[in-house]
Formats: sequence, C-alpha cells, structure tokens
Amino acid sequence: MTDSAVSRGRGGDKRRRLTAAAARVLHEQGVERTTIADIAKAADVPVGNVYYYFKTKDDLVQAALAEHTHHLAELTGDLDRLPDPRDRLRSLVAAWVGQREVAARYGCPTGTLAVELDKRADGTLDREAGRAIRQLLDWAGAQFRELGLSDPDDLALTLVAGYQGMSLLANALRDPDIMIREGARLTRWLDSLAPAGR
Amino acid sequence: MTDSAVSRGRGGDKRRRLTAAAARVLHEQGVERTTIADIAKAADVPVGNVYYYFKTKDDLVQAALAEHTHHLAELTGDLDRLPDPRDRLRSLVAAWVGQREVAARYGCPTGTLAVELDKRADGTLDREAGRAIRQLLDWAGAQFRELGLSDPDDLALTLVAGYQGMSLLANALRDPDIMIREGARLTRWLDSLAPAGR
DNA sequence: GTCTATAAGTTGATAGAC
DNA sequence: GTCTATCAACTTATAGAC
Repeated sequence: MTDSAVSRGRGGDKRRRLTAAAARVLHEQGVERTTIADIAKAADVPVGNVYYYFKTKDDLVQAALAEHTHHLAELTGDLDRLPDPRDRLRSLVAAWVGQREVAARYGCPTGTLAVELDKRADGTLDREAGRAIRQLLDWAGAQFRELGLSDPDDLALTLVAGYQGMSLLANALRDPDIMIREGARLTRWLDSLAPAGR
Repeated sequence: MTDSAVSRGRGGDKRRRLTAAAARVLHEQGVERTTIADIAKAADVPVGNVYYYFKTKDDLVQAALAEHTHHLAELTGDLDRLPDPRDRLRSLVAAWVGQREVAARYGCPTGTLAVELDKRADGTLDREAGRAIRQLLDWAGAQFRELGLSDPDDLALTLVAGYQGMSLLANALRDPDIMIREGARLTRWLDSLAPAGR
C-alpha cells in the first residue's frame, strides 16, 4: 500500500465523513441545536479543520440535505425496477413503515429539516428543503400517472402528506405503531384506486 | 381612574403580553432562533425585565405552548355547540383551511413546535407538545365515537395526520392552495364515512 | 415592582503554525 | 493539506440601582 493510498484511506475521505455525520446529527439534534463541534466529533475530525472542507455551517446543512435527497433518489431508483407502478408505491410505503423506529424518535429527515429551515426569515436555505420534498412528489406523481389515474399530482400530494403527517405524529407521540396503522391505511388506499369512469 | 387601575392597565398585563408575544414569535421564528430579546421587543417589555415574569427561556416556551392549547380548547368548545358531530369535524377542517396563509408561511403552531422540541435529548420539554396534539386527537376521537363509527381513534389519527401533513407540505412548498386541495379531500372523506354495516 | 448594566458561557469563524 | 489557538459576537441569566 502506497503512502497516497493510506492518505486517501485515512484522511482523504474526511469530507465524506463530515457529510455523513452532518446528515445524521442534524437529523437527530436539529440544525440550531447542533454545533460545528458536534458534527466534527461525530465525524472524528478536529473542530477547526471543518472549515477547510465547508466554509460555513450552512454549507454543512446543504451537504446534509443533498445527502438525504441522494438517499431518496437511490430508493426510488431501486423501486423503478419493479414493473408495476402500484407495487413501487406500495414498496415505498413499506419502506417508510420499516423506518418507523427512527421516525418515532427523530421524524422524517427531510420533513423535520424543512420545518426548521422554513422558520428562517433570511433567504438562505429556507426553500432548499422544499425542493427535496418536491422531488418525492414528482416521482409519486409519475407513478400515479403511469397507472392512468386522474389528477395524479393530487394523489401524490395526498400520499406524501400522509407520510409527513404520520411521521410527525409518530414522532410527537413517540409511538412507532402509528406508522404501522397509518401505513396500512395508505396501502389500502393505494389498492382501492382505480382509473376514472367506466 | 385610580392609580392601581392605571398600573394594571399599562404594566400589570406584561405577563400576558409576554405570553402572547412568545406564542407568536416562537411560532414564526422557531424556539432556537428566537432570543429572549426578540420576545421582549415584540411584547414591548424591557429585556432584563422578562426574568421577573419567567425564570427561564423554557418557561416562556411552555407558556407559549399553553397559549396554543388554550386557543385549541376555545375552538373545540365553540364547535361543541353544533348539534351534529360530523358538522363539528367539517367546521374544524374549514377552520384549518381558513388559516392557510399562516400555515403556508409558518406551519401549524403546535406541529412545528413539536418537531423542534422533539429534537431535544434532555427530558425538558421534548414531550410537552405531544400532549397538546393528543388533546386534539382525543377531541376528534370523541366526535367519531359519537357518530357511531368503528375504530374512532384510528379515524382521529387519520384526520390529524392529514392536517399535519398538509400543513407541513403547504409550509415547505410555500403554497396555501395545498391546504385548500387537501382540506377538500378531508371533507369528502368525512362525508363518505358511514357506520359499519348493520 | 421595574429596569439597566453586566457577568458568564457558548458558538461560528479565522489566523497562522506545522 | 492538516490542525491548534484564539477572536469576536451573541445569548442567557443575574446583580443591584431606582
């Protein structure tokens, strides 16, 4: 193993480690309660060194947001392999329910981040989380459209709103079973949808 | 007018002014981004004087939370005057839609507060917002029960989750129309519910 | 009871050694 | 490229004058 390989293997991935740590810690603690030191510690990187990779704290928040959207893109990419759009949507709901323990403790990563960033009055990152949610809406809308259902965008809105609502309640009440109950309802709802008229 | 009346009229309601200001400002800016000075300024009370009425910042947060639950209790109290439980629920949805501009900018007061407080690892106020939400769940459950529907608590969960979901999406996408679209869907859903078969 | 001044502690960010 | 030491700003909370 060469020196450069060691350097890459040990220290060269610090940016990646910081991004992953930011995604996790910001989800768990929220943006405002998380300090740069918290993220640096979680990533095992010296505090002052963070600023070599990210000029500001907001840059770290943005990187965490990008990490979550990347994660979502991977998930929908996998689901796209399923031939039936309805199965893709059902599997999406199943994936949400599978994350119920995390959701009950910390909520939906994107949803809770959006709530927090939306409180900002300055025009910095207050709209960024909305784009991540729109990505999910667009994908779900495409599935409903492929199923030949009318008002596919309305259906996507209902599906995603259902997910955000059950995540928030599961979190606020600290009860993962809420994800199971509401997830089952969403699945029944998906099964009941049929193309309009005759 | 006596001196004491003046004193009550001008300065004696400072605690009330602080509570009202806290409820509004904490909803708009979030807990962590709001300083005591922000609340004091909004209430027109000198900064250092706040600590005479509230020992800590968390006491102010708790007072704001109580203000929101009080507001909710007033609303459901008014709705209780309607003879038909289904009308009560329909009016509740209408009230939510009526608040769509505020929801699109700042989200549901209780829901967004819950999201933020749930991020706390210390056992201070992290469960307090959940109690406020459970109050709404209980009231809605009672209405569904009075309608003779089966699984009234599940229905209440679906209703409140629908509200929280549409508020979060309207907020994240800055689009009050989402409240109208999803509100109409919830109303149709309420209309469609019928007691389980004979 | 009301308010001013300030203490005590924390955080984001930078300068500069290595 | 990496890290230590430190600054400057901000925030909660208190002490004490009025």
